[in-house]
Amino acid sequence: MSRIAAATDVFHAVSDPTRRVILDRLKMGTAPVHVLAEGLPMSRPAVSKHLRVLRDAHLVRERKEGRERVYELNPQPLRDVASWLEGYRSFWAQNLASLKAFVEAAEAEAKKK
Amino acid sequence: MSRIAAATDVFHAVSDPTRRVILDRLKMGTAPVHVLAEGLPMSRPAVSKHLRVLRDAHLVRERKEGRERVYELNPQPLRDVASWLEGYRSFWAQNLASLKAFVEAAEAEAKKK
DNA sequence: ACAACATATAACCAATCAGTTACCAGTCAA
DNA sequence: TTGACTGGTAACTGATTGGTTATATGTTGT
Repeated sequence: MSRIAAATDVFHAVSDPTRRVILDRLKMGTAPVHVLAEGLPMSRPAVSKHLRVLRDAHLVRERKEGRERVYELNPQPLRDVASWLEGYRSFWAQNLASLKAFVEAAEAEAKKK
Repeated sequence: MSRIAAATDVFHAVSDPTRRVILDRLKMGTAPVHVLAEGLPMSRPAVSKHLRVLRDAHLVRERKEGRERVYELNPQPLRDVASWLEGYRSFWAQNLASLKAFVEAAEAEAKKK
């Protein structure tokens, strides 16, 4: 799997609200599937499929433990997202000024008409 | 639009590689649609549709300028993503230790068999 | 051995997505 | 005014998604 494909998978995995809830839950500690499914408004197989997406993106790890499968958070791939975001952080500060300039330009354009 | 829905839109908008390329390009400065489409392996209407998604997520602003529509980056909504990620930053450091523990537990489980 | 439990997967379905081409409206330049 | 340019949108299409129920496999407790 290429570096880019891997990053894409992480962005994709994280784009679903249900999957973010699952990740948030796993910050509290490991959990088996039926526990994760408890709080979610969908069937357990649906949760299983979300977990597969998260597993494919390496955002969770799975371990068989008796008849359960315990899932653990693996936040490492989120660093790809964070580092992409980093490229925008510097823009956040300057942005109010930018918005002002943008609005003024728009006004000038409107007036020209 | 609710706060949560807005955040969801941003995650969704950013999950597409093409849209990330567009945002990356806009860091260099504003650009009209045909310029943005130049470097992308798809038709101009396809780019227009991506821009609409980005606009709906308020990640870009659009201004009519003569016959062109100039797009400008608006990174503000990315802060929602950043703040969600922030909740995971503390896990990154501790994670190598966690991985070790996880592997050892898996080994113990295997041996028990 | 058997019943209940835990979970993944297959098969299916409706909705959404990302692309296409065709078309229309507005703007500019000759 | 006519023709070229810019770009949004509609209509369509095939692929993907996120859910479902049904089924199969392995585990535990009795």
